[in-house]
Amino acid sequence: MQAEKLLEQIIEYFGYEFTRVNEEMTHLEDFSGLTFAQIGYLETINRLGHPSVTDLASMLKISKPSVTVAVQKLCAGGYLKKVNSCSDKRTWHIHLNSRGKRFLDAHKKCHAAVAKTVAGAFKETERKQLTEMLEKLVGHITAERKKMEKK
Amino acid sequence: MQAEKLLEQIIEYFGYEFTRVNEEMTHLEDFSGLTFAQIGYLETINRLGHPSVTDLASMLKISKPSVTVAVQKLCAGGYLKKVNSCSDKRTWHIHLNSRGKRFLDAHKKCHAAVAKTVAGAFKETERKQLTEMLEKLVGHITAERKKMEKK
DNA sequence: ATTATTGGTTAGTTATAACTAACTAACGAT
DNA sequence: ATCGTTAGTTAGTTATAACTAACCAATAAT
Repeated sequence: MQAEKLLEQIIEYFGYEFTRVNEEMTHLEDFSGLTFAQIGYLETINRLGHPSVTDLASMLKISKPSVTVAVQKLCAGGYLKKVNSCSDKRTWHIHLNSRGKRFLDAHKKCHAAVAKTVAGAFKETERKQLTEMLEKLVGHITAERKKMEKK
Repeated sequence: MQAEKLLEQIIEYFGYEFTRVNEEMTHLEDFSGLTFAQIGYLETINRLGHPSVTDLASMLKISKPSVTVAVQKLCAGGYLKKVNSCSDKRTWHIHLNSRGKRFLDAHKKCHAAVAKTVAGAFKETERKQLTEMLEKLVGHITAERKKMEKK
């Protein structure tokens, strides 16, 4: 089979895995209040650093009032905090709070568990080759992603 | 870096890609009525073949009335059709209709486009090695997935 | 033959999360 | 100093999609 077809299968599987892990997380004892959409907010905020409401709205392509309300709920839950900008008192920078960080850590561990299982299936002798290949793959992926985000 | 860490990044990226493609599809001219959740239904139905309402409910872990309503809407949109079982007149088998198949084809093409871009970034000389590695990866992944589905 | 069970539906309720319109406060330009 | 713009919020509305309770019809069990 060609590399493209194989990658398609990998994309499909990891997409499915991604959904499953998110689903699992929403049922987790400690974070049971969080919905699927809220997880998306936390991840985007983590990726952007300390975005403003406007930054988040344009990145997620939703209206600012929607962001305001969503952020308010996550603040109330202790996942986020808002820090007033010193250069412009109108803008607020959204930060992950301790609980938000803890959630994302736990979330990452679920992905890591999947990665470990898959990687663990390779023999020791194949490991070096696998790592080399994956390094290139990740290189191309991050380049691709940066291109996408500029749009 | 180790293989696990690299895989984590790949999972994260493809998960993101997965979300983005779904998002894009919902804004597509031809299928603009479909929501994120409905795409999930179509994919699950495609994966299961011709599931009954009960099958779908247990696979998606939602109530049967919810499935009934969701399927009704997708039938009305021409994505699905219901076929009465001949062995048990109470049960209905849910089939993809022509429009549902067309949608999933288009959806798959989006994933394929991503796969092509990533694979295209490899040099011709690296292709053989990449393909071998991916074949093993897919092998482990499908084995892993089968284990999960039995649960 | 009657009763219990199973497959699916209908009706009514609830929560989530998006939207627009209208608003306040802060900033920037003239 | 005033006016237009920008950042964010509040209020009110809407659609989606889940839920339970109650139901019908077909099947299985006794």
